[in-house]
Amino acid sequence: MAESGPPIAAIAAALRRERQRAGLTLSEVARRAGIAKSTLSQLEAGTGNPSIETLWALGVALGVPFSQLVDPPTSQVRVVRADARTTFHADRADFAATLLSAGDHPARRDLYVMTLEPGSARMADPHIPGSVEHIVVAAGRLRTGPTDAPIELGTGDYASFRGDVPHCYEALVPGTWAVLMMEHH
Amino acid sequence: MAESGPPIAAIAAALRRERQRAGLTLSEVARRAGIAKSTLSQLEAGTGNPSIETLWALGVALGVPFSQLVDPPTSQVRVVRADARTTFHADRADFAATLLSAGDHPARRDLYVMTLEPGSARMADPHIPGSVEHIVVAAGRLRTGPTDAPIELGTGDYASFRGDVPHCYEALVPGTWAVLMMEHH
DNA sequence: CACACTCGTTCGGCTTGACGAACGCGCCGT
DNA sequence: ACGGCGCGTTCGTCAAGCCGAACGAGTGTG
Repeated sequence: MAESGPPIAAIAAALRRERQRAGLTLSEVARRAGIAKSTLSQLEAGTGNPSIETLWALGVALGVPFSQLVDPPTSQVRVVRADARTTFHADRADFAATLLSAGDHPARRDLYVMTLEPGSARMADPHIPGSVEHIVVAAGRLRTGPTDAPIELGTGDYASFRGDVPHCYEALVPGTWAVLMMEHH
Repeated sequence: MAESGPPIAAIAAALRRERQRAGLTLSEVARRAGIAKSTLSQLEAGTGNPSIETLWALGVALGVPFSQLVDPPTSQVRVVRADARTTFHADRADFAATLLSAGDHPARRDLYVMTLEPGSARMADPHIPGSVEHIVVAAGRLRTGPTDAPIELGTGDYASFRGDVPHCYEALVPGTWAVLMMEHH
């Protein structure tokens, strides 16, 4: 994929699209972002190369995540908010993990496939210090991450987080499964 | 996404961290990115406010998704959305690989998401001796393995093989994608 | 019709990011 | 010790981003 092209054109389009979607005027957005409207005008025209601070301010003003401005409109996966009902407990029939590959002796990394069905969240106790978990959702929707700050992932999404704090996994739709790499340092 | 302070300090830290993770020198990264090393030096020092083009070039040079550079480590969770991947190293239109996580310096392991469309097979040259590849097919069907002895994988199947011999990847149905872990010893 | 208002673009200036060159430092070989 | 080399920082210059102000276009109101 010839990605090398600077995403400025895509940013220009995204800025205008998001602004119009919010029903805001160019002047209003510039005012909220604290930048000159002339600057915003040029950016929407595709002229120029905004600085991080400028683009960040625009993202805040538009109420749009930063990454949504810089990424081409490939987006199909959406994050759906759901209630964060966390019930305690452990192994159930609606959860299964298969070890695919284990690391060499001073345990380095293990690769799993994990399948889950909607229901109560599975809570995991902290692992040894320094361990890190990497998850790619293959299908479905998964809420995972540290117990106090879980993240919702859709198909194709990736997340990594520390494994030495309490964390959880919870399927949000049937047929959810994910690839899990557990890393020990 | 937490929209507070300008993420410049976080970017500075991320740039330096990712650079030494890759075991690269400041000069080398600047050369690959096509920017002056003085610029990179100042960015890593937290002085300045890079333009989008500059930061994008650095993301490509470091092999790091763009969002990973701008997302402040608000939580310990790092997320790469399926619609927010920065893709590189693509020499064909029907193949794309995204680096999700890279190992520490004497390269240990890298985690990719790979998307393919049916067509001619993609041939991969041998990597450094001792490297091993692990693949889990998330959707579709994939023929992969050593060039002289490929195997077919269906959704959910897993395979690992040596990466230091010629090998190939070929999607058999549209919409095929897989999680790929590349391990170097 | 004139007026007041707003939207978005264009025009000088000031500020700042990006560059190349030179510098100090550490680390090899001879 | 002495050069030679590569790394990372600092300095001076130039281009470009950002800004405020002024400009034409469109609209509604007395």
